[in-house]
Amino acid sequence: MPERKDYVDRLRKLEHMRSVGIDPYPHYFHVSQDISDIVKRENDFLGKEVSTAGRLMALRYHGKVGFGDLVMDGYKIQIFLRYDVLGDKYSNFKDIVDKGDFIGVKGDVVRTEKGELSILLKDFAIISKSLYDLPHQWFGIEDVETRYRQRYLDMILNPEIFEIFRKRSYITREIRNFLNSKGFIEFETPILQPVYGGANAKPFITYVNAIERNYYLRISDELYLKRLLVAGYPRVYEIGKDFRNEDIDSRHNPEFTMIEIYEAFKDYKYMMDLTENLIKHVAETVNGTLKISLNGREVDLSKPWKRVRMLDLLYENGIDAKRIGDDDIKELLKKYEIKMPAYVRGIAITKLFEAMFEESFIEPVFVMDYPRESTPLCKLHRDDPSLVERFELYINGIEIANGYSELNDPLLQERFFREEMERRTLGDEEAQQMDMDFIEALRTGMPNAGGVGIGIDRLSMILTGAKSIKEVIYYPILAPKQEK
RNA sequence: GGGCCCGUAGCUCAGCUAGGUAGAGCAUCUGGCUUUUAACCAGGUGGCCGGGGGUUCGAAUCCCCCCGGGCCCGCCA
Repeated sequence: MPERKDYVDRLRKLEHMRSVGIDPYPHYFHVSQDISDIVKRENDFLGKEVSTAGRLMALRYHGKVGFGDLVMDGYKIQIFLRYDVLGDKYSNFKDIVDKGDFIGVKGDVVRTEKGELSILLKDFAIISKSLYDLPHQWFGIEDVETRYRQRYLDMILNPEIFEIFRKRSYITREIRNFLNSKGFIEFETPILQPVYGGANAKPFITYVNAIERNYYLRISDELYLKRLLVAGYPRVYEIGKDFRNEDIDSRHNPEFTMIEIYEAFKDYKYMMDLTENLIKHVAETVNGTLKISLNGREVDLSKPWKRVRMLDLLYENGIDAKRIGDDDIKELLKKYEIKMPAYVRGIAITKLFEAMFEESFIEPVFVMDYPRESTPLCKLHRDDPSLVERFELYINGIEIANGYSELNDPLLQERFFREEMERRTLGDEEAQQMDMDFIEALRTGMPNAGGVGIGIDRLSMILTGAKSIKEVIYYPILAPKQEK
């Protein structure tokens, strides 16, 4: 397979540089100011000499003058080359510098006749020679596969993508700031687990050589974080990757980032407040506003978020979940094309509810008080033991968060795990596993607590306006490219 | 898992319906140009038309299989 022509051309240029004593990959260049500093505080720098560096994204020669765009950290400044200033260095520049190279420049900050803030070059140095032509700047990269496989190209050429990932980093920073200021501490619990749990999902299986046993990549942090409540920490959280061996679409990536938060002596109502305040804090600090645009619709997060009981909403739409017969439920499941490996009334009602309403929750809504069987890890509802104190937060039609009053009764927990195991024997691959180590922890005593998990990728989608989860994941999973 | 669509130069795309020597713009290379910013002008290089197999005198084009990607549905309690 022949090498790309641009690569061959640049290699030749590289050899030429080396032959005249220029290192295309030197060890150091002194930067007195970042490009962003100069752009943001131009009045401080106008007329002064600076040395700065970035990737050269454009070059426009006009005989004995030239202009280029130097870019770093999402900021751009023009460089201005004059033969009458640079002398021989002018043609050196033309000989060895290409679009795409990282270069360092030294010169005075000036304005050109057209008013463009520029650095009038006195000297320059190659920092890193680029051996490929970058894709066309104006058209950018639109091929989705190239964008995901070579995300750095996507980021170089599509500034909005560069900003999405900067914002994503700010989102996790602000989550930490918010929680740390309230006395939470962050933990790192095991990713490799002998027994997986905390959610209903198919796991990834791996093998630990030293132990000669199969282990699982965690599907949730929950059962280990709760052990920290047993240990006596009142406020704990973890931000990390979970892994679920399921299908991939615009809302699901097999590895995704979750935060789980637990606070002792609280309940699910408190956790709804915490969740709402946390997301409002993040939106305001990261976006500078509580207004977001979802599906072209302006949504104001500052209004108090609605809280609805699942059964109330069903009742208002003609389904009395307390009284409806199982045959009628099965009829509705068929109508909404919901398949279940094993019919369980509470789970059926939950699925029905999601099928009927999920997509309609554009503005933030907390759905609360789920049927008992919808999760084995939640405390029974204090007023109705057929329900649990669970909530889910929906924004823009997708589930963003899931929280409970955490079950801390070891006897009930053991019973609920056994029910899950029965469901597994009936063919539900996503039923949870019995975790006796966790039961023993509960027997030792766990304070009552509120907990919530928030999908960071999905929250990032909401706050950046991304339409697919792949747009907020640096390297979304793709099949390996076949060798040609 | 089901349906629909896509893959042609470094990038963005045309050509395919109706088979007849692979095209454009940009990038790159050469030359010109002392205030441009998608710079401009002139000329040149560049492709196993995702891969394999058919049909045909002849395939980017028609047929089959495979690979990769996208969207929708299912699944994700």
